[in-house]
Amino acid sequence: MERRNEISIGTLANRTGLAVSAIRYYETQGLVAPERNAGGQRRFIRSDIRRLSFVMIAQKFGFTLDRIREVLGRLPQNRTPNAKDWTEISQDFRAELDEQIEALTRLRDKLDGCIGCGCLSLDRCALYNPDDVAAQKGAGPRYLMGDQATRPED
Amino acid sequence: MERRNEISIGTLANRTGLAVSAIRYYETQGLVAPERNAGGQRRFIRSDIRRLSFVMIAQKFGFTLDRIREVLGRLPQNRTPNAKDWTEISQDFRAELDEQIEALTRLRDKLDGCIGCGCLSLDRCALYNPDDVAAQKGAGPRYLMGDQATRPED
DNA sequence: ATAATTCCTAAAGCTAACTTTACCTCAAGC
DNA sequence: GCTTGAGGTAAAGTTAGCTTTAGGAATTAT
Repeated sequence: MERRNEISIGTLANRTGLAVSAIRYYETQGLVAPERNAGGQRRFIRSDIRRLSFVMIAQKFGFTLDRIREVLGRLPQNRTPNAKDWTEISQDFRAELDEQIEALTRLRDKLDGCIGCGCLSLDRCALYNPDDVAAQKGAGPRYLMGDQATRPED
Repeated sequence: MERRNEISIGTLANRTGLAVSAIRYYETQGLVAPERNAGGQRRFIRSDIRRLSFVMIAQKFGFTLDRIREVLGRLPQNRTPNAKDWTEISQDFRAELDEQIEALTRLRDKLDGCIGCGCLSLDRCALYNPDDVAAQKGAGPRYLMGDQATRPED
């Protein structure tokens, strides 16, 4: 039986639209920390619905699970987060989002300059400056361009 | 020996800043198609420097290699692409970029509404509408939120 | 009481975009 | 002419974010 304020993983999955396997995965990543009942099954609490909803929204914005875990860490540990708590972390969030949008916009404007000059070659091209759009994902080092450029005519 | 307009993979790597292994990988993905010399070594042409530069820039903007391959397909096959060719595909590119920025901005505005109401729960929340920020990457289905939501008080 | 669900864990698989490793060949320098 | 560096291939490894599979155990429904 599901007691008031205790929900099973299946119910949580239905309420959030997440797959059960995704929720289990999120637990391994420290995004939720359900208790267990006598039989070893996960027992979530109702506020976990909002917590996972936040995770999903944050992902839409392009944040990684690592980053989301950090942000969630700012919620109070000793009590169930209330609306004000969520509002606060959403605001921090918004600031980061604004930066992302600006970085992308700056990059676009540089592209405009390059469309004008038709360059798209190494040297001189503003697009080769690495100081934009932080999030490099995937494995391995990403080499930044422009450093060994020599012959501008290619 | 490296004849005028024929360059080795190592030279190309130096000129673009890419790793040799990355260039080989790009070949498997159909982003460059070097010829081979008698000994079986790849011989690129100078315009491949610009081609790969374009790939790197496009990646900065968040395009996938698949998408980049499509765009590169619009370049003329029968001759070396000139500045005008590059300008044209850069412009298409810019249009997509604009859309991305707008989608992100719309999403941010929705977040503003949600900061106001402090909701962040299923139902009613504008953030749960799936019609934004196209690029879902990674494997498997991504479940879209909001469909089974029932109890708004969580 | 028994069948049908739901849940559990551990391990392997998948995609993107590469890198690393292992092992072999070609090309350049002295 | 031989050593060394640059190149080549194929296969496996890496990260993120999950899903799938396999094989049990706990719940729920009848």
